[in-house]
Amino acid sequence: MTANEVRVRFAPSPTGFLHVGGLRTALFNFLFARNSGGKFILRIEDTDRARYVEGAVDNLINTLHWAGLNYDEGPVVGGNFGPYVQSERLAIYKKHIEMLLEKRVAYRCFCTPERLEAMRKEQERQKLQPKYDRTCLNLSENEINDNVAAGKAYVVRMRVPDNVTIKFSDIIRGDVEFSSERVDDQVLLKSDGYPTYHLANVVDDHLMEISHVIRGEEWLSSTPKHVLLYEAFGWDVPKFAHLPLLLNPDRSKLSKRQGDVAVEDYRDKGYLKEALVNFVALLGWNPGDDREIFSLQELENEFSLEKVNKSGAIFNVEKLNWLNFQHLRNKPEDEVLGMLKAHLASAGIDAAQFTDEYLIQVIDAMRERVSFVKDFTEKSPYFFSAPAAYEEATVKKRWKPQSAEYLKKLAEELSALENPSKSDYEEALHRTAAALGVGNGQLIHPLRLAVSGMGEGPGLFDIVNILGKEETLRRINSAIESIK
RNA sequence: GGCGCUAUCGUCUAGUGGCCUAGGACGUCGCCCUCUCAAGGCGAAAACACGGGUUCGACUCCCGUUAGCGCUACCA
Repeated sequence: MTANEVRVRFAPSPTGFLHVGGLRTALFNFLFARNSGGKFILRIEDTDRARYVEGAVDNLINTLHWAGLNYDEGPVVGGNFGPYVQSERLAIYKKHIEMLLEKRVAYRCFCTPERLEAMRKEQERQKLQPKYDRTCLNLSENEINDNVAAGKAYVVRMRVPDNVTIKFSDIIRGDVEFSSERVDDQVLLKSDGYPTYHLANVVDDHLMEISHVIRGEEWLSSTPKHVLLYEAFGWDVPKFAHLPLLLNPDRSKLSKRQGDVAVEDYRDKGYLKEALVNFVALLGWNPGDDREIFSLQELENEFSLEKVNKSGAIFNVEKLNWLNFQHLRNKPEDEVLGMLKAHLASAGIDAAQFTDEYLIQVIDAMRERVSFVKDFTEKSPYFFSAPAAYEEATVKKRWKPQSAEYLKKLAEELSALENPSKSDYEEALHRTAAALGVGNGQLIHPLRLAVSGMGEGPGLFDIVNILGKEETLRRINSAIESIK
């Protein structure tokens, strides 16, 4: 391994979409690389032909880019250690399997899946640990050659040493040890010529000079197999860091059917990449102080594996929502404007009918009331079209028998205004109320209902000012006619 | 079942033997502000799983129990 250069990889298998747990694993790798001036590598682990999903690799790459986790080496961008897709590295694995066979630390196994299945069932029945019984370890050289010559299908298994203790140190969990007695003679090369995860992973991590293996805790139990393999090859063992798992609300491993797990599900629901990244970073890591809001850049500066904790974390959507609110609020106006226009288009609203100036006023008015861009149309549809209906509960609460009459009077006052400002509207309303001899509320609430169709939202005079005099008058008249 | 990992408010977490009357954040509740809803401010309820040690002193160290999770495939 060269010098002390940090090289880490995210190694997903393309079985569908990027899982939020995968996003966090990728993020931690990315942050660690950036923080230590190292390289972040993407490697595709597509050694299971049965699980291959068309388009999954592109999807994975797109999603990673969406999140801002650009890799230094990997598919498409290339690098000096390619190819970065395991199905394109079959010859490499074959060569390394030959090495292991030669050293007699691996052996061919001709047992059929049916026999193995029966064996496991029997072991289970006897309450024994399911483990390959090494039938094929005892085959003679001649028997093996005959079988191969006869074209019998075989796998290659690792010959796990008897009765040794396998120790390794994990950056997050400290020293861990396993007895080799508990380690199965793992299949390394499948009968279809593809390597299993264990072989491909170790060979590639070595060849790609990976310095730190940062992955989910579900891999902790198979790490002894990997350590054994490194030793069998005579290679240095990389440093390991096994991340705590992301959990469902019931504390099981985060999975589909208990909510959304695909990053794109969240993207499509309107979550900002900044919020999702911030949220997922805080699941299992924190800087040790009270800060909650982080940009990717800040995370890069602050991240360290030493501060990653050991226990699983529940994916709690409410905090994510809050973070989305925070990040949306912190976004520059023109960026929100762009997102709002895109949202209007996808909501079937012609954005061209509104000037940028108008939309920016809407954004200013709604900023503190929206967590998602879609909230602009859901919480304040009245900025985009006149109310088609009036909230029943609000009518009941705010519309009095005299309201129509009051609003008529207010309309007269308003129409006399010339090029009114926000405070002009306010003063006009106060004048009208005084003339009528009623409190301002007698006009404010019905007016809000008239212009917005609902009972809540930004300050009334902000709404009226944004809508403009003509539109406000039109809406007052409609309300007088429609609300009984 | 076996092996491994883990264990602080409902949730995310701070805490590395005395600073802890256990801090922050989300959420919840109350008050203030107020034309409504938010935002904001103030405040409240809310946790060291249990039992043994070690120590002058344990949330912090050790052991055990319990619980949860992970792994236990020719899947990753």
